[in-house]
Amino acid sequence: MIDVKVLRNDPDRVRASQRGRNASESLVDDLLVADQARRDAIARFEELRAAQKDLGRQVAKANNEQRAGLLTRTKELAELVKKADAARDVLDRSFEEQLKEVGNLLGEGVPVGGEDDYLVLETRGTPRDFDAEGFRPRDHVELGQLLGAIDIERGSKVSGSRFYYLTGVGAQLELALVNLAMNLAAENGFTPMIPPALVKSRAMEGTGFLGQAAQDVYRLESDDLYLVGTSEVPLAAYHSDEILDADALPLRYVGYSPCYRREAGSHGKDTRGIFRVHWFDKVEMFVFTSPDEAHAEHQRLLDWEKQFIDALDIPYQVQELASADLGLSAARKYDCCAWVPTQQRYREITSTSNCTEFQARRLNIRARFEAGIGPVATLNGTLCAVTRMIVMLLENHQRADGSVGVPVALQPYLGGRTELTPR
RNA sequence: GGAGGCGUCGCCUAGUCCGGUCUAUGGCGCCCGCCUGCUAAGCGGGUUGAGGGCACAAACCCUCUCGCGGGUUCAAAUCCCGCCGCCUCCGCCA
Repeated sequence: MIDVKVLRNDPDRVRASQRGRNASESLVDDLLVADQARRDAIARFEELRAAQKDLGRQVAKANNEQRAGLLTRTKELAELVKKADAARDVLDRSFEEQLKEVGNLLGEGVPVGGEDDYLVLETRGTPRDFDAEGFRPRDHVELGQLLGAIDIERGSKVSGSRFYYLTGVGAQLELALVNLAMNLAAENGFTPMIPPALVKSRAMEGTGFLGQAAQDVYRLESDDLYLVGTSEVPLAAYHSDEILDADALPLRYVGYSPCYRREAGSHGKDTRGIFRVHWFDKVEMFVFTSPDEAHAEHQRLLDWEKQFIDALDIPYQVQELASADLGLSAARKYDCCAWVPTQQRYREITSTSNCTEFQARRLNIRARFEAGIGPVATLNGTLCAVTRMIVMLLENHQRADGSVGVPVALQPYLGGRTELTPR
């Protein structure tokens, strides 16, 4: 959630940062009114409670005759305290609820607008010219079949649409990619983590996934647990309710976990293949750092993502997303979008967000800084979303005969194999 | 799933049976000061966290905080109910 002080002192800034997001501007005015009401109620309660405690002390010291007289007064007071407590509770809760609907403050210079209003920061590599090479590229579904790497038909037989099996070399490809990604991160000082993919609502809510994104989340009703859509959730919640040592920051973690997404809002979109699926595995970076360092760390996360994609020799674009695409938590977000030859366009393959103190406030993650105890900043970034990376690898490195070249960096992880060949 | 035990301010711990100066005891650690060739020891003081009074800092004050949430009561660490976590044993299981 956002800082209440910013709301009080600079409501215009809060209003501005909701533009493009789904919250209306009147929400801010309602919030200010609710905040004042809540504070008044708290003051009333505290005043009464102090009086009650004081009388209670007198009762404790009094002898039996004095006690009877004091008790009638303190009984009345107890009634008042009870009422004030209830009033305070109601106002406090409704304020918190409203506050949680407000998205994070935008980072400076973030473009305001919808999903088409992103800025292209950089283009790396060159898409292949298949016309010049004299053949028509196959899409990943076809290649996956030829190589015996992806079985979509049986995926849907067993689990339904948007499910798949990775088979044979496809399964090996996942393990190779994951190992390469985990090693790269570990070399850069990240602690490797395999986190739980089922979490309580606190973790889900704290990371901002139960707001506008709730319809995309799987929930296990009978156990009140949620399937995470990204290991960002368990990694963020890892330090919830903790006070971290400021000297130990940044804390960098890299998690490997399955990701589950209902894709409720995307019926009919990307229905072919494994580009958009209900389940995939992902290697995700997550960092806890000081608010002052967050922006610089965000650039580093983007650099690590770029290194990984570079290593796999895939052409891509770096985009800075506009406000509407930031979700609740992010103050700024960069996507790396890789070239998909059969779609003739760049598609998202990684995404890195600077959530500043937004998630840390909700999850109560603080550190002892020189200026005092305060929330840390959290950041996340994809290193390797396995299914999408497989799509990109197959399509970009394919040859006319249906074989696929293995990028040099990945070869050691595939037993030295330099190419994948049709069965 | 069954039975039992436990959860107190960084760590350990007293208090819980029998509700009231608990406004939470003591030790360790840590911080400040004194003493001191240096270090250690010793002595004195401080040390849960959050929110607010309050626009910044200090001081002071108030509320909340004894795993979490309810309840009883004028009053709850203490009594009652529910939940969570940890430990031991049993059952089941990869």
